Amino acid sequence: MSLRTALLALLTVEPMTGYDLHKRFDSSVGYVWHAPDSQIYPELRKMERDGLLVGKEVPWGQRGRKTEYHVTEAGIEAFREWMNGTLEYGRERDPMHLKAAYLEWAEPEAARRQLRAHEEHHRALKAQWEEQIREIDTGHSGMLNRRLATLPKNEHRAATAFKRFTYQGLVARAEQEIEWARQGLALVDELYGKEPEAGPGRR
Amino acid sequence: MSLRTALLALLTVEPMTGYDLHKRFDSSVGYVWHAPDSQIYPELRKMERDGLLVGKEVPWGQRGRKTEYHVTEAGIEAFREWMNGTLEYGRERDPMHLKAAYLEWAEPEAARRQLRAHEEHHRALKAQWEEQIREIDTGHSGMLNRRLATLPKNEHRAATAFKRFTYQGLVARAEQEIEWARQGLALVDELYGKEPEAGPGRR
DNA sequence: CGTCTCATGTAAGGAGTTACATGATTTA
DNA sequence: TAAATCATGTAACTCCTTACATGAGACG
Repeated sequence: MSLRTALLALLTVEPMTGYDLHKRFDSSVGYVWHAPDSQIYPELRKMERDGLLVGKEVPWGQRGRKTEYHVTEAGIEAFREWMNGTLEYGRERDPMHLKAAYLEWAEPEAARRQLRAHEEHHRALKAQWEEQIREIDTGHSGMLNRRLATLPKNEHRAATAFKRFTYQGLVARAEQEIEWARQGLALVDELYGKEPEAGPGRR
Repeated sequence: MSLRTALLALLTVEPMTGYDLHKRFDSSVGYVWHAPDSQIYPELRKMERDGLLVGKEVPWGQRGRKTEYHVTEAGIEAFREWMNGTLEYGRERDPMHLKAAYLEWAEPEAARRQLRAHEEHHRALKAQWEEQIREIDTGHSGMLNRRLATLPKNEHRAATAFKRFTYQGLVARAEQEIEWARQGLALVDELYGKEPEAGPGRR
């Protein structure tokens, strides 16, 4: 039921088509919430049936049509309600930590490969988040600017601060995961001995 | 398909019934991987069909019976294969950070409530993980001891170190989330002003 | 004798993934 | 005119959650 909330969040900023949303979920926003189009379109129709959205048919080119979804009052209300509630903390499902706990089953090289992949993954995420922060700080964040355009001036500070706060938390999380992976690599070296670097020219 | 792996991981340590597994998933292990019994029993039967497990009927009391699942050679092989592969990093789905990014929609008190819940949740997790580490360090970890009993002495060091490494990473993650929540609370105070403590005797 | 733990399920539905499918429009 | 982008789906499947259901054994 949270895809619904993610869709509401994005659509409160501006009306969009399913395709627009699909693109958002595929890029920046997609690292906080992902959804494939096969889930997006049906959910939008359901939300329209439930009165949270209205779809406006817009012509596109000569023959083409597209449906732009606008949030209704009921949609705003539902979103506000979600925002004023408290999240339930569901149970975890964390393959990497499950794997880490049994890492003695893996061959040393496989363990290294996994830990390096973990580090790389979180380095890439970190770069993403830092880019978002830079954009916020320099006023180049399209997402934030569109949001600010819907708000009175006196609320700009809060909206900006919360977005920055969010990304800053994600950066800190990524840094922690990178550090953990590095400790894991050091541990593998310590337990099984250091592998020679796979550099060129060294037999 | 990862519930399967979690089940294999637990069953490589010792044979268990569905009920035993269900209990594990409900307690300590459950914070890394959770599954309800309605998922466990069918999955065990599927794994038996696939040759990864064999269920041994064991009498229980006078009339009762229970099925104890043992990992087969094929099961060991499948687990080892998973351990030697590299995880795919699926897309995220992170309600709290989604919410944080739009926190200006929430009433200040609701924002505080959510952030405090986040902090509390991770404090509880942290306590859990630290307890696991203490048990490992003092030799009182049932999970680890049962695992070590299946291993030759020279592999004890690695198995112990990886378990410790796992929990230590989880502690660090929890600490980071706690810190982030506290920064969020400070931010709410800064944006909307501090709420008076809901203590007794004031006014 | 009651309550807690042990033991094992079914049924319904929602959420999410993967693959398949189609056609119009814009741009190089 | 070919390729990229825009636009919108269906179908099949797995995964996961929630609720419902039952009965035996152990312990006090």
